[in-house]
Amino acid sequence: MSSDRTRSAILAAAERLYADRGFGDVTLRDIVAEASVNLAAVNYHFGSKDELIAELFVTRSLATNRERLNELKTAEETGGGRAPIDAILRALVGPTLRGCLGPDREGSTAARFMIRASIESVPPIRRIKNREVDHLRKFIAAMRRAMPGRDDVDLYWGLHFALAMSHHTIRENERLTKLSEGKCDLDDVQGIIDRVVAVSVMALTGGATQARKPAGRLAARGAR
Amino acid sequence: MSSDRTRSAILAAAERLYADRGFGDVTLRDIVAEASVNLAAVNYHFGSKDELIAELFVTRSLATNRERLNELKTAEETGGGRAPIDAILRALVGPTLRGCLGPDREGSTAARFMIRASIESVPPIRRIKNREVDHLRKFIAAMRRAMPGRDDVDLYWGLHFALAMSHHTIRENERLTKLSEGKCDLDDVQGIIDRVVAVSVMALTGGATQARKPAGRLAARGAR
DNA sequence: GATAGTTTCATACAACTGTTTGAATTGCAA
DNA sequence: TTGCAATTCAAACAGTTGTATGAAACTATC
Repeated sequence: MSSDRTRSAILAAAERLYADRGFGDVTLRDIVAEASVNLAAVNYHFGSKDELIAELFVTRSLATNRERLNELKTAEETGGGRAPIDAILRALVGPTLRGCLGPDREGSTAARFMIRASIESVPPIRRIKNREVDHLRKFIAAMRRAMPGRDDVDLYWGLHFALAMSHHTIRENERLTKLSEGKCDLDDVQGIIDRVVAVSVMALTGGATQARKPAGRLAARGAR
Repeated sequence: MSSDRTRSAILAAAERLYADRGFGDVTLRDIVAEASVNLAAVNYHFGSKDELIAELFVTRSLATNRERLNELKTAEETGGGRAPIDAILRALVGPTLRGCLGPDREGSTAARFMIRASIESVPPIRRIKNREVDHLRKFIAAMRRAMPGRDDVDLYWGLHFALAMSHHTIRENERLTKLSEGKCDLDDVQGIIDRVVAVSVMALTGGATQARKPAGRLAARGAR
């Protein structure tokens, strides 16, 4: 209890440095200098560098997952145990996008850290992400309730594509800004969420009805 | 000219090791051991470790871009200078997906290397990827011809989402397999391309017609 | 076959990494 | 105040990293 100051100073300094410069070139010595604590304090309080990184990521990650499940629960209660598909998807991608994008994505350390964690894939973070599957299954279950009859495979792909658009927008937000010469407004988080959800809903309900012939007539044309 | 053997032995060994174990924990000493050449040979032939990685990535990357542009050209010629939107998207995501996925994605070194390069984001590779914007503009131009009238912002988002689904499928192919318990067939590349293209086309043509109100009625509901 | 240029090689370098150690200091309870 | 545990600290450790060096081996040209 007494040395919480050191512990949290390390956590704050590490998150800030990792957010700014990436995991690749931030050393423990950089962190302890920023936090004004002794080098050995990291191993004393966290055991190892990797465990420090893991704790940073787990904290933010759990918060996001909690938010997701809260929104899902709210949506299901509102719908009498059966949330509409767009609300489910909104609960899935909303918290992540709000957490990482938005006008203060340059200002919020947490946001920049999560973006960094999404771009660079360092072992301790990868380990944690691999446990995310169980969490996602809850959304698959909700989607199954929202769209009975729909082939599971389509649900998996729908969820996968929703996460794809969400994560890729976070990862490549700078490149999209550059490509579009600023025309795509990455500060309009609500608009982005709307877009991602709308496309995901179309992916789940639109054209591709059969599991075996996912693309229909349209996509059968074209090169090769 | 005489010592091409050493040069290409290094390239082959490096690609194989990076593909298998990632950029993080493969050292120059690992590479020269695998290639049975002297340690100094890397710096002699490539200048530095980063330049070796860059050369590996540039080679594969240029090949993919060439394929993309070829398919785009073919599609435009077939359509008399105006390729249909789905063919354009197919030219965009097809080569990448075919290059990284497919039944032999465990067998092909090049495929595994490109997957690795897509997951880990190491400085020399990031630098190259940042130059990709010019290449993408050609596809934006083609899309503009295919869908006159359509707001540029929608085109940017459409292209962005197409790349999102394509890259995320490559990056997370193992997780999707795990989540879906094998029900999503990552070996069926053509089926995946069809799905990605179909959803991208819907994103570009479906519901979201106005630039200002991208999500339409449907997405306006839901949590928050 | 001597020469000049290229390529290979063993070795050293210099810097940096996360982690450990054991002593000093602090804070709190008796 | 004494005693004990928790915390901090400076220092060193042990290992690894990419790169540089200068001599040796090779290759092709004249």
